Amino acid sequence: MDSDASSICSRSSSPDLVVDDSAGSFFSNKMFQTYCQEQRADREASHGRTERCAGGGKAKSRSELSKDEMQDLRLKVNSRERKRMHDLNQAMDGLREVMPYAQGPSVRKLSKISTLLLARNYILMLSSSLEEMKKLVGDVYGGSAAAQRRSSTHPRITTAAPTAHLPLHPMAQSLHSLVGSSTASPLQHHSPPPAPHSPPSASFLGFHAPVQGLLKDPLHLTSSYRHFPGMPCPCSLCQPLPATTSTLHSLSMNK
DNA sequence: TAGGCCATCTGGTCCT
DNA sequence: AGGACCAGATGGCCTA
Repeated sequence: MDSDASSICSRSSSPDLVVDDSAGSFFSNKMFQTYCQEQRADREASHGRTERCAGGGKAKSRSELSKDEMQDLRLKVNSRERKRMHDLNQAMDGLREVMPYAQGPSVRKLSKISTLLLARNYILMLSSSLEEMKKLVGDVYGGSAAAQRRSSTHPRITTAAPTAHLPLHPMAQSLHSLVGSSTASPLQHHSPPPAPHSPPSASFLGFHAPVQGLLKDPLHLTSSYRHFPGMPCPCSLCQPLPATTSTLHSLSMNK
């Protein structure tokens, strides 16, 4: 192990602060990555030189490679793989940044599996919300048109009633008006108070008993169930997976 | 100390 | 042939 200079760049893709023991100083993730990239570039530059010297400009088959050349090749492959994984982690960080999840230096980073599961459920929730919004818009326009027709024949019936229920935030109303009758109290939360800045609950992420242990703390949520753009909530609408995607869920999660 | 998470190495496979 | 992708193995770090 550690045939490469990997110890230098260990955990380089972690966004946490990294302690450089030798220097006794702190590197931010970006600084540390830059540092690692410079180290790598130096190393690879020297590899390139040795390859050109050793190869003499003529390509060799792998069986013809000397021990040193094989090692250089191995280092190159390792370096590429490392870079690939760093890119993957960067993409994962990018995903974390757009997730409705508390972020900050005091917040534990979402694990990869949590990030993917949360992202998936977030997308499903947004899709569901979009569908409901479409339905609501259809109802409002269709309903008001019908009401206008009615009011022309029955002037005592006004069109004010539907709009009187419209709140400050249309999405919050549209979502909770749909589930309000089926939930005991929209302001009632699950029994354990949510720990601030903690990872989302397993049930919110969409997996169940076998992997409950993956995530111990509930999602940091506001004290009400009002929906806001980009912010999921644990109400009955957000919790269940849409029926049309449950099959996908079982397929993708039961690897 | 066990378990979770992660980075890295490594060999195999597939693709260009 | 070279590179990308993948999965298994390994060891380090952190937390309960």
